[in-house]
Amino acid sequence: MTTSANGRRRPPTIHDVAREAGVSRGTVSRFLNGGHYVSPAARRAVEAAIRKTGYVVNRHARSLSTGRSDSVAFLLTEPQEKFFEDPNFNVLLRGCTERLAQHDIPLLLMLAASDDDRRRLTRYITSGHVDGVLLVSSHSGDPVAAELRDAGIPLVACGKPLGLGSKVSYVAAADRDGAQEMVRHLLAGGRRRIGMITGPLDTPGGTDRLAGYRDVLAEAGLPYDPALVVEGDYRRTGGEQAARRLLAQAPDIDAVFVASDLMAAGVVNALHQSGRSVPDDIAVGGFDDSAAATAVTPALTTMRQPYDRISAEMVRMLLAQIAGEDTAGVILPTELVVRDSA
Amino acid sequence: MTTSANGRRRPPTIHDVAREAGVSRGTVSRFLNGGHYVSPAARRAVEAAIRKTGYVVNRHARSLSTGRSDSVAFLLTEPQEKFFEDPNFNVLLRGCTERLAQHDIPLLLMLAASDDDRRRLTRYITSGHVDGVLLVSSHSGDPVAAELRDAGIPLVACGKPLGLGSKVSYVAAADRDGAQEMVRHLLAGGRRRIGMITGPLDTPGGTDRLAGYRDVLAEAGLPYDPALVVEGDYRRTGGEQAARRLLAQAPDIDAVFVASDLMAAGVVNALHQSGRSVPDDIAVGGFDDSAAATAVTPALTTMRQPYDRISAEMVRMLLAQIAGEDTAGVILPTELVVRDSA
DNA sequence: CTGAAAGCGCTTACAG
DNA sequence: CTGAAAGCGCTTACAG
Repeated sequence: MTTSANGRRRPPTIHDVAREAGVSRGTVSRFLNGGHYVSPAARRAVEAAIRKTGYVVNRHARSLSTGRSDSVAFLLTEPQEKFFEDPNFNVLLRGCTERLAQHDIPLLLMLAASDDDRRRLTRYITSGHVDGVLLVSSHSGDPVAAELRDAGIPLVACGKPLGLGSKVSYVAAADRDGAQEMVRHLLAGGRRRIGMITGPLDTPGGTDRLAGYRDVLAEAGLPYDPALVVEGDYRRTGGEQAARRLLAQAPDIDAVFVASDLMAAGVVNALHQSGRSVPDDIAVGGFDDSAAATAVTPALTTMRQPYDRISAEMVRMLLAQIAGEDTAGVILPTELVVRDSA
Repeated sequence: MTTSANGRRRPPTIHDVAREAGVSRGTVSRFLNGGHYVSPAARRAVEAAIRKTGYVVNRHARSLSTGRSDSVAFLLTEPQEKFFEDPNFNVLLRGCTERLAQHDIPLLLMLAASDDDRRRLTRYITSGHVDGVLLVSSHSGDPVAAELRDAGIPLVACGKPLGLGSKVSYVAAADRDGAQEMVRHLLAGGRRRIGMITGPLDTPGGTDRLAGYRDVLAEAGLPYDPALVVEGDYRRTGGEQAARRLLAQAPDIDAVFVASDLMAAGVVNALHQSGRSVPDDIAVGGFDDSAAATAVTPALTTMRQPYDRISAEMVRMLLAQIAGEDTAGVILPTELVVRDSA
């Protein structure tokens, strides 16, 4: 801090640094922006001056000049309870925050609960106050992805945005492969009457995991019985309700593949209440390997989604887009984690 | 969008609006900033021009000029799992986001997991890139509150920051009163051997709720038995462990007051595993009325923390501070919510 | 490698 | 009530 004429503290500017270092402001700026075309002597003088003055760049001024904001939005466009209830979300948010921190880029979390929010935030984003957007919004029919893409905003979605083809970059887990592996695991455990509780069928995780389930039934020569499949909503209570419906429709099941750990936790609850034991009477396989998997008894056998890699890829791709590169879709493998429930 | 000489789209500026409206840029700016000293005719012309051009203010330019950023940080300085696991956090974050949205102020969520993060973020904040901070960090010994206060950053904490006296504005629930009410409720239900699982005793919620528990025991003429009190960590698994310890130390308890719903959910789990029924053998009273209260069976009787009001007050006070006013501490009442567990 | 200067898009006294 | 102008703190061709 330096003290101005009126005695008020004022953060040091590039001008103070330049004066202190005995160079021009241009030289200080060049030092700040990569140090190209700065002589060793000038560099040392500027470094010392920065230390002495405690200079920190004013990002508003920089942004005004460069047209970039050096910040990124993490935009959620679903009812918020859903995200907050789901431990996956936290892991993803944290991963992205950490990766961006490595580039000294702050992450602006934006919650678009209502259509009103959505409009305000879209306007905010498209008016250039953010360099790019990490989008978490799996449902089809959500206009945000298309709007942002049309406005030319760098954008990476978590999960393939349905209905946008390959127009929007995304990072997703190998849902279908993962579902196959889980169902094969249930079969390998001797189960034959395997039910499934899916995610919402207007999401890729909803349809793809169901497809994987059907793949393996066919592979094993087992018939596909619609009474064994109930649609869920990725929520804990939704899992409970779906399990009760499933039990009513098919009381003879010996296993259930549930499309998310959070729902699976609800399923285990419902099964216990119906007097079934897990895994003895009914094996339960989850998906995610989120915190929900180990918070329930018995701990869930599940498919691990590589959220660390997902967030790392999302950030990498977004930064690449901001730098002007083209990016596409990335699919990352899942991994079977065997615990007690199946 | 207007098109510049080189054919690239460029967002309209105040200059475009002024030209379109036939007034000076100063007049447009005055219109934008409250409309004082703008004639009705000029106002109408500017409004029309803004509509026609699709003008949106460039916040970087505004901030550079005003020295304000018109954004606010929501800063978390604890291990993140804790926050994300706890539904209270989500409610608080959402409430603050919504309140700030009413003022068109975006909320920057900042997660300070490591000391390194903490330093980087403190520097970021103190260099003026944010007008104020909503701080969630209950533990004493956390240097962030003091650092920000010393730097003169507007600051409102959620919960009273221990060790800072009344130097930092905060919003808190009436922890002690709430604890008293819960313990009275347990007594009214005929319980006499009431255990307690506290929050961390270096947090105000930890010590104050314990104090309320002791108040009511004394009031009822019951002895205070240290064997009935176990310290928890506000986490679900911590609640389970604490319950097992409590059961080992005092197998004859007929009730437990647990300082958070999330811990209480773990407690119910542990009690069930030990063969106790809730509430028949042991009544369980929680605190928060968070989502955890109804996600467990039996649903928790608990003390509702008014998170909507808490977030509203935090935002109100922060904006007041930013406007140059002084604010102090605010304590909001809690409310008994009777469900099935006690 | 370096400095002088224009420019980014606003706001805000100032003079009228 | 209004316009002309300075200034916020940077970056970046440009000329040297």
